[in-house]
Amino acid sequence: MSETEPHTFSPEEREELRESLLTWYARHRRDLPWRGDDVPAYGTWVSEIMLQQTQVATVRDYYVRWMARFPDVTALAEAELEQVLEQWSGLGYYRRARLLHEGAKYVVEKLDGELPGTASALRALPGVGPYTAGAIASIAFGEAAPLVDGNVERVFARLRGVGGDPKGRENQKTFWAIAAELVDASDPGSFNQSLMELGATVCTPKSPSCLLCPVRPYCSALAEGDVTRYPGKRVRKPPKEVALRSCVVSGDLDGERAVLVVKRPDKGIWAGLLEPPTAPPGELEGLLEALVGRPVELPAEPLGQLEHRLSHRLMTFSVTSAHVGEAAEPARDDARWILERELDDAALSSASRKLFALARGALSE
DNA sequence: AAGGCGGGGTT
DNA sequence: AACCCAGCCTT
Repeated sequence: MSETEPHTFSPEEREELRESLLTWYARHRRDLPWRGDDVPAYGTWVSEIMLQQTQVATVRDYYVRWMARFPDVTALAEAELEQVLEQWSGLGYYRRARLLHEGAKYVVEKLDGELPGTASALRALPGVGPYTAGAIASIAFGEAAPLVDGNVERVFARLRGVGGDPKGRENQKTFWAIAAELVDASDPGSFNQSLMELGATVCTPKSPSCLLCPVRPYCSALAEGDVTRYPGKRVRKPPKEVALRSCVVSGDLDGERAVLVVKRPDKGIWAGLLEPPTAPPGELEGLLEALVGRPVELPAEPLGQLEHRLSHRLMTFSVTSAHVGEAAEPARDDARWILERELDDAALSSASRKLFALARGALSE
């Protein structure tokens, strides 16, 4: 299903749309830590990477902590990957953190610490695609670069009555063409953010507030009557079910309680993060023996089951625990002991955090 | 062109 | 319980 009508506005409509959006944005924009005159281009970069497929409310605190820990591109470039992952822990899509780290090293080593100032040059940075390049270029550098994200897709689909899967090839071309046609040359950063802000706060997926919309006179979907008909449905595969067993292994280290963690491989899900020993059912005993250097006795009954839902996987963990006495150096170099009180600051996925919490809760009762 | 990659807010 | 989020990269 593709739209064939032309998606162009008259010059007068274009100007009225820009004006309406910019005026609305000036009044209704949310106060966010990455908005303000004192935010460096590096801050815009960090925020835009964090905001990929992640909502503003989730990013907020992560951004503030990140900027305190890595205040500039040099600080980030000089950090170890594991420190970077520690700051990203819980935010998801961890490849973003790796690529941001690689990008920082590239900027420091090859670009003398200066972020590129155009969308096309920004594309050279790892993790910076069409959207992010347009966002940084327009917001941090004032380039009249267009941008399309999930919010903008919805706004345009309704404004112009574009049906079908918004991620479809033809629809994407349409949206980017509209964005390029409309982007305001005098204040592209505010204009682009006004579109996203409108999508996030007014032109929402389920119950849009059309009465409050600054561009309602131009909205084709509203004129038709049923705004939520646009955009069309996205097709998604159901998540794959995965069963795993985990064992929280505790031991004594310098008179303190420590737990055994294994670093995940640097590709695939949760790449480079730490986790309690985890394996498919039937393989956990072998893994533990390889890590500890001798067979580990496991309780007959698990402490509990833990479900972890991702968009593409439904994971079920059967959780057990074991105590091994003295914490001897693990036989494998991807494993090590860390003090239990250091777990909060470790580079864990949210799933691993839940696993450790379950074991700690069960043991202290 | 399709699939992998996280986690949580909203409704 | 769906739906979707300031997407990008690999295959």
